[in-house]
Amino acid sequence: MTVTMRDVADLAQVSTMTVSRVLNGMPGVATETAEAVMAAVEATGYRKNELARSLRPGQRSKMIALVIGDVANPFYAVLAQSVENYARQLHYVTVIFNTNEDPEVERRGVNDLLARRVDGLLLVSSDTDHSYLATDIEAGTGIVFVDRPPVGLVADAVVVDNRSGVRAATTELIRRGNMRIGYIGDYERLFTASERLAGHVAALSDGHLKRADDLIQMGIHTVADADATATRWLTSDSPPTAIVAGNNLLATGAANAIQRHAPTTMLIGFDELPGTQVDITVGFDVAALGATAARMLFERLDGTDRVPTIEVLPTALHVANPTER
Amino acid sequence: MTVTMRDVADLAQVSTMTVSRVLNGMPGVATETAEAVMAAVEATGYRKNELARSLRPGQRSKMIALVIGDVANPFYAVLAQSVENYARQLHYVTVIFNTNEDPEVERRGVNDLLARRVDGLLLVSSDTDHSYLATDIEAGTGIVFVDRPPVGLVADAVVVDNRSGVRAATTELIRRGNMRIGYIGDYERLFTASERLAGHVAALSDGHLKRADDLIQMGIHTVADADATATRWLTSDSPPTAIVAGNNLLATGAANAIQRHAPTTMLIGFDELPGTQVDITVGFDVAALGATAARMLFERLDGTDRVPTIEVLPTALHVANPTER
DNA sequence: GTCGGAAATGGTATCGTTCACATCATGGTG
DNA sequence: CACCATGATGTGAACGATACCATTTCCGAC
Repeated sequence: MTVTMRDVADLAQVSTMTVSRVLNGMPGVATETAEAVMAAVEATGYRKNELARSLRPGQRSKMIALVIGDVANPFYAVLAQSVENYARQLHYVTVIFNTNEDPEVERRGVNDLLARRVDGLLLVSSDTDHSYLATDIEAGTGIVFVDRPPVGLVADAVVVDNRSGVRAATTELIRRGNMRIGYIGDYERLFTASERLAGHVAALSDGHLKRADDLIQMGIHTVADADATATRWLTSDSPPTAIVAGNNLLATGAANAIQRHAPTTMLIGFDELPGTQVDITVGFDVAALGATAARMLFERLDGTDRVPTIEVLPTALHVANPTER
Repeated sequence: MTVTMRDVADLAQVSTMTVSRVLNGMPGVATETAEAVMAAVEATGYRKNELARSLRPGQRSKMIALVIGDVANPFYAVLAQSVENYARQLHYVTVIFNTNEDPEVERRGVNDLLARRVDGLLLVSSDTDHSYLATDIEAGTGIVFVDRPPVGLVADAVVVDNRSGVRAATTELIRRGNMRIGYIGDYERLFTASERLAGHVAALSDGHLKRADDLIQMGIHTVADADATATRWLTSDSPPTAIVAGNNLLATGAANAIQRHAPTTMLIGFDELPGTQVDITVGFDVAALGATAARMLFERLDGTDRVPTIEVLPTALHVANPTER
């Protein structure tokens, strides 16, 4: 049914070895023999079986995988794009695997990808334990954690300076005179979520404001829930004058609530989402995050013997152009 | 270096066959033997090699690929999400491959994916000839074209009713009294672009308006270029009173130009992009597009002998809520 | 006590490719 | 004219997992 190298070899009246040589551009094949082989390839519609090739010892599959939470979120989309571009230039194929931020789906997916012998794995993990990957790192699979560092495992990672970013943002809010500041954050098990909260709390402390637990809501993961939380606050007796949203989706939800209930409330978002109007953004270079992670991965695959490192990328406050509101 | 089934078998004092049986949950293994095997798997850190498995004849790789133009475009992101969800439920892994709408990158990528023996391919193709895929369809690889039909090849496809959608939109503009309507479209080699233009031209004809070639600009592919085109029109002596944008990115560019130069100009977009303000959208169900394509693919893999079909999904005009502007 | 048969397990070939090595032809050189 | 270097090609054995078939074990039934 499927055309194999054997079929090509038979048609071209040579051995499979010669076909292999021609296909891989190896020296030591007469020009006319090579032509005959190419003709046979053409005639049979032969297509190389990369699976069989990868099976041989020491062979790379030339495939890396990027495990993310949700392609439909621009953060992940841009990340995927930058990783892919980097990998493509090295003639690697990038597999993107979606987990919906579900640790169980992630675990299954990662196992499956490793079973397919991807050469490397870039992981934006929702899981709370990564010790199961130790043997794979041992075996030479390149694994780099992106945006969230590994837990229970020593491995390469690239993250952004979440804590400082939010700390600066909340500090700026306080400087502008806000005394009641709401904070909406994601699942606290996520590194990014807990770090950002820590930054917020640190800024409150810096500014000698009391941490008001009724104005801190963690565990929010959707636009709708963020909207609901902000709505609850804004329609209460003592509404906050500013809200900090822990990620781009939460900012969108909060922005909707603010627009409906209290348009003058200040809003700070972490990362951006086109169409969401915030006053200040804690910005960072998502493409650089992806590129850095890819670079670390390929360095590792190239056999660097560097000790596992966590690189931290900076954040910067972007004050929205006032005319845009 | 890598742990193989042999290692597990040796440790558990059984044959590789028994290990295989345990791992695949096949009957005919004593409980304690199975436990010993599992313990050995645990101890060695063994991981199944899916490549070797897929090599055996008649085996599926349980991997499908989705080839798209740009993950960072929400249209593709939502498409990817719906395909992935569908595939995951059938225990298939989805590979997403990005082409940047470059036919050459696409060709290389598709060849590579087929070399990896993906079971199926969902293709949003930028290429203008797909005859090279004939042998693969023959060989049993499932191939479904998404959003753009195949050229020079008979194969399954799902597209949306581009022509009717734009025709209805432009007709609505004419009904509202617009006499000068600009049209900005993508590369004309793309099926979607030429179909949508045809819909626009048909509506002009329906409305007894002369087709003004100075108000039709094809070959625009970026936000910036769409902005430039719209700006040129809007700052000219006889600006259009309405603009139709051929896709979501072009609508964004046109919206920016309109906001700067002539805020009362009506704007119609095909598909949506969060944050872009249009008056009317030619909408369609992107998730349904992906799900339908996935369904067709898996039907094909299940051995359906149906003749290749092109399914057409409907579009609908969505008039934006006026209060949002 | 022996036999049949079911359950558990192992041996071996095989998938498509590549690697190390063997072989073969060719022709130039002493 | 014999020899060997060189280049072109073929041979056979892997890689890791699985399918088929063979073998072993063990227990109940006659």
